[in-house]
Amino acid sequence: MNRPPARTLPLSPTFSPLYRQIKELILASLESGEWGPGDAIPSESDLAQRFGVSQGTVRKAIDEMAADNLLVRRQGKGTFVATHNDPHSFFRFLRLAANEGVLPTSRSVPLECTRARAGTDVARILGMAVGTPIVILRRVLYFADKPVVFDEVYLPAELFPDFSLDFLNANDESLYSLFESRYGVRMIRADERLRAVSADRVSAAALDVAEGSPLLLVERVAFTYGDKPVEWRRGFYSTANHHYHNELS
Amino acid sequence: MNRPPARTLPLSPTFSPLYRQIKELILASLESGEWGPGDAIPSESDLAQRFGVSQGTVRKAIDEMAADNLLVRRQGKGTFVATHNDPHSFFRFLRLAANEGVLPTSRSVPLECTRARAGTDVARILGMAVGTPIVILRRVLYFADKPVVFDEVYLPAELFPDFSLDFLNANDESLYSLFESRYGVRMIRADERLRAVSADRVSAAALDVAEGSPLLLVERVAFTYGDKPVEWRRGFYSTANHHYHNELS
DNA sequence: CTATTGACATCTTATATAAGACATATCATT
DNA sequence: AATGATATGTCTTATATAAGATGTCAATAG
Repeated sequence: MNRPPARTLPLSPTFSPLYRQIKELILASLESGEWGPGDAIPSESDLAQRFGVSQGTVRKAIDEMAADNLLVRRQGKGTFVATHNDPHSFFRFLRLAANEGVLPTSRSVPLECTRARAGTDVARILGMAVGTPIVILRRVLYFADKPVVFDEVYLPAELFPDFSLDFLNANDESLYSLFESRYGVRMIRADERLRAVSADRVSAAALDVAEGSPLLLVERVAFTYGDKPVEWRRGFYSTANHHYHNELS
Repeated sequence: MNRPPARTLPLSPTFSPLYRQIKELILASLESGEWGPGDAIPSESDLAQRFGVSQGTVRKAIDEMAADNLLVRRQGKGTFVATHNDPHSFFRFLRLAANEGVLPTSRSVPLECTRARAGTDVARILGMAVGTPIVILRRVLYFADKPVVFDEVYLPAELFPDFSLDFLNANDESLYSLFESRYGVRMIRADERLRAVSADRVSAAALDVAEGSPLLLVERVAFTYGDKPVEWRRGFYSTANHHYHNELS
C-alpha cells in the first residue's frame, strides 16, 4: 500500500491536523480576494496539487467550510464562494417568521443615515478607539406593507465610505449583499442577544405601535474574516404577527 | 485495486446514498434502545462488518450523527450515545446568558404539577387528539437566587406516568435528563419561537417583576426520535440582567 | 439552410472502499 | 509506579465508480 510521505508532526501545543491547515490556506485565499463571492474555486484535485496533499484531504477541508457556509458545493459544477447576493442565502441572518403562513416579500425603507463618532459602547463592540468615525443607519423593514423591524445599524466609517441614503435608495439588494458587492466586506458570522424591552418614542413611531408596548430587541454583532467585528445592529422587532424562529439541536 | 461489490442502485426518486442508509440503521438501533444514553456503540469496524459495508462508510454515517448531536466521539475511547445527563450537554437547549460575567449555577423550583386534557392548541402542537390526558408543570429557574425564567411545560401524560412535584423535588437533574433516565424519552431537537410580551399577573408574580413589564416569551416544541413532538413549553424570560444568546453562521 | 435532437467526451463533485501511521485510553503485568 | 500489549478512534492517502453539468458535433427534421 502507498505509504504517506514522512511528515513532521509538531505534536506541540499548536498541533493541528493537515486538513485544518489546508482549511486555513483556503481561508487565506478567500480573505485575500483571490476568489471573489460567487466565483468557483479550483477543483479539489487542483487544490490538492497546489497544496501538495491528497484530494481527500482537500475534500475534508472544503466539507468543513461548506458546513460553515463559507463555500457552497454544487455537484457537477464545482465549489463556489458563498455570497449574500445569492437569493438562496439572501436572508441567511434573518430569523424572522410569520406567525401563520409564509413570510411575504419584504421592503426596506431607509430613514436616515448619519455620521458620528464612536462612543464607549460602539468602540468596545467594534474593537475601535473611542471617537473613531462611524456611520449610523436607521431603517424599517416592512412585510405586507406593515412595519415589523426597526433597525439601527452602526458601521465603521473607514470601511464604508460614501455610505448614504441616496446610495441605499438606489439599491434594493439586501444590506449584506450591498456591503459585499460595494465595499468588499463579507459578513460570515454573527452573534445575537435577544431581550424584551418597552417601545420608546422613536421605535414606537417607526413600528406604528403604542409607546411602552413590548418589543423584541435583537442586538447583533456581525463579523467578517478573522472574527473581526464590522457591524453592530440593534433591531426592534414587533412580534404581534411575527416571531423570531430558532432551531435547536 | 479493490472493486466495490456489485450493488443495486435504485436511482429511483427514493434513492439515498449508502452511508445515509447506514445512518438510518444506526438511528433505528438508537430508537429501539439497543444502545442506551451514555453507552458506547460498537466500533466502526464492528458496525461495518455488521452492515456489510466498509468502515469508511460507517464513519461518514457516524460523522453526520455526531454533527447532529446524536452521538459523541471520544478519541481513543469510542463513540457514545449522547445524553442529557452529561454535564457537557446539560444545558444544550438553554440559550440563556448573563449580560455580564458567566451564568451562575441555576436552581429549579417546581411550583405546581397538574393533570389536564389537551385543548386545541396543545393537541395540534403535540399531534394528539383533543382531550388526550396531559401533564402541566410550572416552575421557576433561579440564577444567583433571582428568578429569571418562568416555565409552563405541557407533556403527554401517557409518556410520563407518575410525574409529580414530589418526584421533581427528589431529583435535581435537568428536566430533559430526568425525562431520559426515568421515562426513556430523549429530546433530540427543538423548535423555538420568540416574542416580546407583557407580563401577566401570574408570570409577573413568579418572576418578581411589575405586571405589564416586557418579558421574552420562548415557545418551544421539543422532538424525540422520528420527529415526534413530545413537549410544549412556554418560557417567560426576565431579560433585565440576562439575554437569549444565539450564534448565526 | 436552420433548428433541434442525440451521442459523446469531458469537466466536476459524490460515493465507496481499503490501508497505513498514529494518538489515546484501558488494563494487565512487572 | 512504570511498562507494555491491546483496542479504538483519528488522520491521511489512494483508487475506483457514479452521477450531474456542459460543450461539441454530426445526424436529422422541418
